[in-house]
Amino acid sequence: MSKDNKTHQHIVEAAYQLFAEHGIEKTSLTMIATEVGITKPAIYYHFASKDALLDYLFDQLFGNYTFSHFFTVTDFTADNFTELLIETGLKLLPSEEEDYAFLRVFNQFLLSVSQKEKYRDKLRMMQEDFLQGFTSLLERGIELGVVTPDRVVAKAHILALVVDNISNYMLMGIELDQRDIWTETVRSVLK
Amino acid sequence: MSKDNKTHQHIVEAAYQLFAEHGIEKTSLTMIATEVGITKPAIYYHFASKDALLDYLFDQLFGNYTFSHFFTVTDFTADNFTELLIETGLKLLPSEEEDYAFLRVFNQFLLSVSQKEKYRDKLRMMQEDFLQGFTSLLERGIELGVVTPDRVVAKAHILALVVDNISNYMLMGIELDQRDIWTETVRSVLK
Amino acid sequence: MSKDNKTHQHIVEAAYQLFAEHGIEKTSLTMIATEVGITKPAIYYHFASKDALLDYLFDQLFGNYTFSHFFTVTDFTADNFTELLIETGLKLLPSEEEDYAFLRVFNQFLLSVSQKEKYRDKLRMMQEDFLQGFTSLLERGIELGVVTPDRVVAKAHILALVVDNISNYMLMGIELDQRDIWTETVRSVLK
Amino acid sequence: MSKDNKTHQHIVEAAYQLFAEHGIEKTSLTMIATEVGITKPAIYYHFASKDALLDYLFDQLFGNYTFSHFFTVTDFTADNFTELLIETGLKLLPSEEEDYAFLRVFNQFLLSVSQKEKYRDKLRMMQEDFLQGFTSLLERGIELGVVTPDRVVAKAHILALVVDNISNYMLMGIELDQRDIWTETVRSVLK
DNA sequence: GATGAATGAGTGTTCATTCAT
DNA sequence: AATGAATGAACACTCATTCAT
Repeated sequence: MSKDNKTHQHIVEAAYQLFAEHGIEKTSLTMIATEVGITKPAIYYHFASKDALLDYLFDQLFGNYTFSHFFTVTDFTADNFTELLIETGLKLLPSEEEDYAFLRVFNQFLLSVSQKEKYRDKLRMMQEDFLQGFTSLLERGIELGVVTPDRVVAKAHILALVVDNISNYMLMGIELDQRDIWTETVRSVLK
Repeated sequence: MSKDNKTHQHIVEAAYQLFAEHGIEKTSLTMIATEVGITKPAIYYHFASKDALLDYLFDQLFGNYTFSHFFTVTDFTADNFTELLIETGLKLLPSEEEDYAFLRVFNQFLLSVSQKEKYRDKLRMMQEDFLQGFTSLLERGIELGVVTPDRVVAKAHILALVVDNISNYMLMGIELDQRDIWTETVRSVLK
Repeated sequence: MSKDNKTHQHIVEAAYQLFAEHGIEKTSLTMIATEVGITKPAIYYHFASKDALLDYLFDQLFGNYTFSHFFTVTDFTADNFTELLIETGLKLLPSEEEDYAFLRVFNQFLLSVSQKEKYRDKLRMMQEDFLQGFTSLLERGIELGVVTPDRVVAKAHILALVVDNISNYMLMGIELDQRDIWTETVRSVLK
Repeated sequence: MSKDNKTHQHIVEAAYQLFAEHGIEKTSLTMIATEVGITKPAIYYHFASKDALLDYLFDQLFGNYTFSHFFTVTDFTADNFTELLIETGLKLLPSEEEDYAFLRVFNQFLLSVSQKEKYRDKLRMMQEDFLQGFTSLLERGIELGVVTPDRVVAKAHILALVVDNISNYMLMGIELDQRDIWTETVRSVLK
């Protein structure tokens, strides 16, 4: 298949790395081509335009960045609810350099490109998916009797906002004790 | 003083509005000059470079965006602690179009420009100021006997992360019940 | 024979249609290849270059666009001279969409490509062939006694210039009563 | 005035010459800039785009290329009608190298650019102006009693088509006795 | 204080062409 | 007989910046 193509994937990876390092706007096709070791027009053989490359990268990166990709609601029981919530949440947080690159590009899309409605909409849907996911999870907690049945939405949103923003702060180079904060957030919210 | 100069301030304001609308990278000096009603080189009379204009705008915008500008720790008493924390926190959140412009530019700096160490450092210091501010405030709460004296730092960080991220989400066009979420955050954290 | 080849002819026809529609300069090999349903390099199997394709198309199109292809001088008699001249001349004028495509490409060659001496020469020879053809025809008219034997060349050239330019005007979308004009031209010239 | 500007006019003239020599499509801004002795972006100081330059040149060139610019109908009398028609018509024909450049650019617009509706429409109107102009002139001839009052439109069109096409043929390098042809056309048509 | 004129470096994009397979 | 992959050269256009006036 053409998508298995070496150069094709090479371009995507180079773009990804350069976007993380210099930002999307400041990464030119020349830079990408140089990084891959080809000439600029060669990129056009694989992608119709810079925008098409962006689209492809966006989908490949965030295609399965969904709440349900991390949280399997049915795994949660009365016994493991708090613990599992803490542990799974931590997986959303960056720990290795690789994660930071991902977050950097994510944030690049969030801002540099969010002027474009197309991405803006997709990104908003991703964030709303997490807001809704945490709400569903807490509702399950209520069924299981481990979450008090009041202010569910506000609680869910707190969880989503905290886990998301820890990443942003760490991205800025601010050292947070992410495990501590997340654990305390879960405990506070679940009472 | 030359800084009182009308055109000088005119340029800064036009830049601010255009940055909010189109992003920093996509706002050219031509656009700014046109908006102000002068020619491009005239900007160079007032600012040595586009970067210098950025610097000036940054300082003017965020110069007093500090924790202590919003929160006067000595105003907090045992009686008003929770209420005052809630009400003051809400002032940090966007309610009018004016606030959104501010946030948009703030975020533009946060990402489009945070590749430059200079801004990155300043922005990190601002965020750390709020993290530290909330910590000090909670410590005052402990003194006042209205906050339990454990996990203070984690609690403070939750407050900072939530209030900050509500803005981000609203900026993306996600409708959150900001009062509800912030109230619940304060209540959960203060027990 | 390789020239009977289906794809070969397919390419020529696609080129012809696209030249008529978009002009020669603005028709790329990619467009032609797409239209034919092959890939760009495949064209190079059939033609050494875009220029070679142009050459081939030129010859195929205009190979028998000669005066004698339309006018058989020996068919003209004293009795039918005027009528036959009128009727045959009308066949040179565009009446169907098909004719317009031909004229459009002809004109494309006439200008877009006439910077190249090769085509310029061939096109000039075609036009001179018609000038000469009409002259011969009028000379036959003199022999037959239906044309007055003075200013033959000028008269012949008037015929050639009018019949040729009616096409150009119609190509521009100017509606002319071609039959009327041509009939009047023939009558005026033959006295 | 800024339009008196040396460079501005320099650019227009260089463009004009290069369009005549190489065609509009094949003349790049780089070529024009080189010819003028400036850099490419300098052109953008004077013209918003290549299209804007084309527009300007078009208007400057053909702005007063109208029938009434050459023919003053009221000058025509019964005594001078034929002679004046012949002499004025000859002024429409190219005699010096300068005229050829004009015609070459005219034809470039006629074809290379007539894909663009804007120019197509203007050019058509110019041609229709001449068709109508000759018709008005012949009607005056009828009033004066020097033109027979039948088939006026066809006669007028013959005049327009011939005078126009003589130019085209000479442009192709075909040597025509333009005075002879035009004289004979006028005589034939006026009977 | 500000302008007209210009520049060097760069952008994304297109094109005819090549060549190994 | 045709393709996938790539290239060099070009193109229109934009930008921050400079400088004489």
